[in-house]
Amino acid sequence: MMKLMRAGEHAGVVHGVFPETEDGEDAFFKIGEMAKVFGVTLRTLRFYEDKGLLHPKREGSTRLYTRRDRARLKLILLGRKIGFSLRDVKQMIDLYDPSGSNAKQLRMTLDKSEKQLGRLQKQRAALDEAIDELGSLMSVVRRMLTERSVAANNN
Amino acid sequence: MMKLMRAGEHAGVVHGVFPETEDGEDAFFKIGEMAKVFGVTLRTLRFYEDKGLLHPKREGSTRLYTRRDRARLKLILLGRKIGFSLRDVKQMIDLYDPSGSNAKQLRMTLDKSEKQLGRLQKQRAALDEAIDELGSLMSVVRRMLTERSVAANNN
DNA sequence: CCGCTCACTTACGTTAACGTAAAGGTGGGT
DNA sequence: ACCCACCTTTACGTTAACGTAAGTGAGCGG
Repeated sequence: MMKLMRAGEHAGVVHGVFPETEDGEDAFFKIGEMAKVFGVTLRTLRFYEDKGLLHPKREGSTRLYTRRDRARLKLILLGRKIGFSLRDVKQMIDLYDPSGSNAKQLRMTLDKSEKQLGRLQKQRAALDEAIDELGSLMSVVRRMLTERSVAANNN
Repeated sequence: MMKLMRAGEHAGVVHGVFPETEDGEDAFFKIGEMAKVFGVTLRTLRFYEDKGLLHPKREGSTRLYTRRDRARLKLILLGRKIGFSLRDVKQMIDLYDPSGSNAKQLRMTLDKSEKQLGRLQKQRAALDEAIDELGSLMSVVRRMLTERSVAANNN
């Protein structure tokens, strides 16, 4: 039989006893849980932290990710999906100030977004071209193959 | 005054004296000419050679690119544009045999092309998604910006 | 006490396609 | 004699985002 678990150990979610800064829900994630929930590796999470994108709390040496950390990670992954570099993501996130209008941050984000949109559209055009060319290459190759086989059959 | 040029030196194009394997046209390109004509750097040409994708002749230590080399380069650049790696391009080109049906080469090319087409289409889907998400992000950010400025005006 | 799972840190390795620096040859014009 | 444009070789540097290996510790079930 299992001994009584001390507040959720080995149970996926730690319910903070008297949470001081977190609400009573599933307040803390350990790194493994984060990884599973977000579909990233432990290395990735540590890497993001090393790059200053995440700042989980520590219980001893163990990382504890709060709700805020999860929100940040969600943003980071959105940024990555959109094609921003981690450095850009960091810049934008770092400007967040809960006690202000964040106009600066928003403008920078918008600015970077416009540029990124331009890049993505360019990429799209290049990609479409590549697909077209690949398509015609394939039809040429197919033609050559059938010709050769016909020639072979006529020998 | 220029001294009489010895067979096209400093003239962009070398007309081989008694071309043995090349036709009488502009038969040889030096590396600088190749680079200009194809819009690549010298480094790139030497790199491709190093990787076994090009095999220009030599006059002493100077590289001389023949018509065939130009055709190969054209293929290489097409491959790159289509998104193939240089390794793939090399594999496909290496299978070329002027004395055969090249069925093997053609089939490999077709095979790789199909897979590459799949990858490109996947990329396209991801890119479209990214563009969409980026678009909605931008509209959100814009909304936030106008809201904030309105709030500021109402203060 | 053994072994397992999960966590930690440090630090080198990976990948592609070149860029770039350093040092040097060759022929030609002035 | 000098400089210039062009060619050569060798070989380390770049970039991003992690992967992977090595060695260690904490806690728990059996």
